Amino acid sequence: MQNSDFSSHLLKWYQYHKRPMPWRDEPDPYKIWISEIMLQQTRVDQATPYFRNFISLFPTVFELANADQQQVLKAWEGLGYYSRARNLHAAAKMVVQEYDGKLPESYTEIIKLKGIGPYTAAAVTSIAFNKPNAVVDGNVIRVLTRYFGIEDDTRSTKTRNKVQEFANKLIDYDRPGDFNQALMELGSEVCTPSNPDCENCPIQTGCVASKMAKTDIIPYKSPAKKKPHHTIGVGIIESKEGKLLIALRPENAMLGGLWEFPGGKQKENEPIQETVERELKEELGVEVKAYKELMSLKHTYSHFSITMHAWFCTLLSGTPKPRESQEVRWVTREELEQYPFPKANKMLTEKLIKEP
DNA sequence: AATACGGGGCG
DNA sequence: CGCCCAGTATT
Repeated sequence: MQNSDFSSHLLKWYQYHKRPMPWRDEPDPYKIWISEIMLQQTRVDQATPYFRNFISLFPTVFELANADQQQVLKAWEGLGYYSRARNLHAAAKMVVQEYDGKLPESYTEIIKLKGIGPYTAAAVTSIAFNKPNAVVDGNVIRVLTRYFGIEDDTRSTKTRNKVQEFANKLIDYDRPGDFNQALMELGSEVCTPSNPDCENCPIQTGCVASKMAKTDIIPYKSPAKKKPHHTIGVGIIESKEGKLLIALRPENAMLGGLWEFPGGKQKENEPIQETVERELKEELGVEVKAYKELMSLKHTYSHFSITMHAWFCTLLSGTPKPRESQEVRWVTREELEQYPFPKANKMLTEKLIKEP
């Protein structure tokens, strides 16, 4: 099968099977950019409502550049990998200041922007500017390792580079954006991780894995190491006026720029109430008494999991200081909705608002 | 080359 | 409950 056959079969299939997406068939490079950042490690269905809301709040790079970081993070709340939002915001300021509000059109320029790596640089320049740069994402890795019968560990950089070389050779120079999107669409709709639909695949005739019945062992991925589990205690301090204390996480930490109820890890053989009281002393410099549990919950982050116990606390002495956070603030239950919280803390705020 | 970095959906 | 997802930045 020639490259031109690969491309023509793929593009023909794409013409009939491409899913409508709110950023598709839009000539606006800004929207392509936003969509590609949101789609990093994120499914189309999950990103779509966020994309619509984000564009309505920040229709162009100028509104985004002029926005407060808190507004941007609120629009990202629940989507995860929050450094994407912080980097996107910083990059938008850069585009306005250094590029007159216009996204650079070359791979080597655009990849200098924060949050834009090899994948996104290729995606945006090919889709928005018709540049022949091949994308390599999880879908492309799966499709091409199967197609060419590459059995190497897809976790390694070497394998990823090998796939990139194949993609570079295959890319359609007339329609690079469609080619890239078609290959990814094929990966998510036909060449799926389990039970691929080879019978309806436009490039089945040339596919090694399909021919050799190896779609179940390609792509090969070395086992992931398992995530550690921690037990966390957090405190909800309520003032006499009924306000609750929340803290702003450090800028470059995990969940940076989001708010939370302060707390931390339980020590060996430590009662959970003591955990809460000790952590609030360390983080805020105050003496508190944890007197009643609000709720407990389990949550999984990217690289560890937690059981969180949230306790109502009485402030015994001291004034809360932001020792391990950027800022602390007293807010009403209603005001909680205005602040960006990560998922586990969002569970707490929702319960606090629903059941005061 | 290895690790940190969210959250949701699916078998 | 483990795996996967339109990856990037940092070390």
